[in-house]
Amino acid sequence: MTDFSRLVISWFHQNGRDLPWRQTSDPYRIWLSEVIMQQTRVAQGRKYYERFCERFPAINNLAEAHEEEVLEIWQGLGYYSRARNLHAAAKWVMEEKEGVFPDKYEEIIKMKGVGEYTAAAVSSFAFHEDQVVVDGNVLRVFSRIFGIADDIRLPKTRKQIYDYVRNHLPLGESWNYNQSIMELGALICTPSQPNCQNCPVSIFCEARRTNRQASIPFKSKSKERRKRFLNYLLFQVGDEYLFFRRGEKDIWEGLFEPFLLETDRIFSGHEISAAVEKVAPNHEFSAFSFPVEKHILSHQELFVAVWLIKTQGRPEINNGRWVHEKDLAALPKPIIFSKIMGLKKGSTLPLTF
DNA sequence: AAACCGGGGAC
DNA sequence: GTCCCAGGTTT
Repeated sequence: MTDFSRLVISWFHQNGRDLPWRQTSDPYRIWLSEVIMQQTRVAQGRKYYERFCERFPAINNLAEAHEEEVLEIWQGLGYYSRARNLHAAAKWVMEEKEGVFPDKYEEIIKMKGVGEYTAAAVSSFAFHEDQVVVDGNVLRVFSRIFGIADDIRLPKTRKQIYDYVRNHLPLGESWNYNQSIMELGALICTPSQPNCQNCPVSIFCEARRTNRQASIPFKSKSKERRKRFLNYLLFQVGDEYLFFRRGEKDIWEGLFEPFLLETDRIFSGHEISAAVEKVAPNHEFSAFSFPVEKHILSHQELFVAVWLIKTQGRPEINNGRWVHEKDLAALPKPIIFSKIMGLKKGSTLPLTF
């Protein structure tokens, strides 16, 4: 153990947060927390962790569930492939590993949705394996400690930091050390205005010595967001609504949405009316528009218009699912629809054209 | 190596 | 508005 690792671990034991997944040694729950927390803040993820633990206390409960229920509980967390992979991995452990959670990095990383970081985290935290755990926090802490000013987005730079961390790993104590560094990044060595006054290892920090905390880590600009225009026809008959499951290789895979018309602009009322007559010919209808909402994803900018279309009798559209009003909340769907459908409906279209 | 996969909150 | 968050998979 070096002075550096001793100081960081000591700081963690005195200042670390009391998070629910730190109170268990169950590898299933540690894995669950790691997947939920991928690219997710603690404030957002912890209620999902509690919800999953309550509904699926053990890995067999998760494996036996329907994917749709897993997606339902995941609703609103984003990156929905995490939920589908989580479920698939649970089934894999039950079917291929006799229900016993793998206890080695080399096996854990074979689970769907588990990459280098998560495999290291689970093997380190649950089984005390000496693995380097490198997440966003660790990259930031060590780029500053070592004064690495290269673009943190480049794999080459990440590999360099990764190698530094591995060479400084306190063997036997790394499970403790890894958590300590991550917590230091979350509470002290923050992206903007790091709290160097209260940092236990500021005397080791190259960025602080050269007063470059604000410029390290350096990150190149991200690409501009693609704009998309989504016009939705929400067909309603009585107290039932028509939804469709989204397919592969796009946002929101596996989630449900109303009938979609994606175009290069938001449709006018007349264009919506014409579209309804094409999609549901010979059905009298009335239409109400919800306010158009802008929805920002990390790499896309969505303009979402929903029109409530009430028809007499069900239009015949392939692969649709009619959902009763009382089941709407449990339907796995992008969070934007919960928001829009809670809004007050606006203009009315003429009944017939 | 780069693109793609969400949603929320801090600034 | 910009950035980032207990990253992973696909191309």
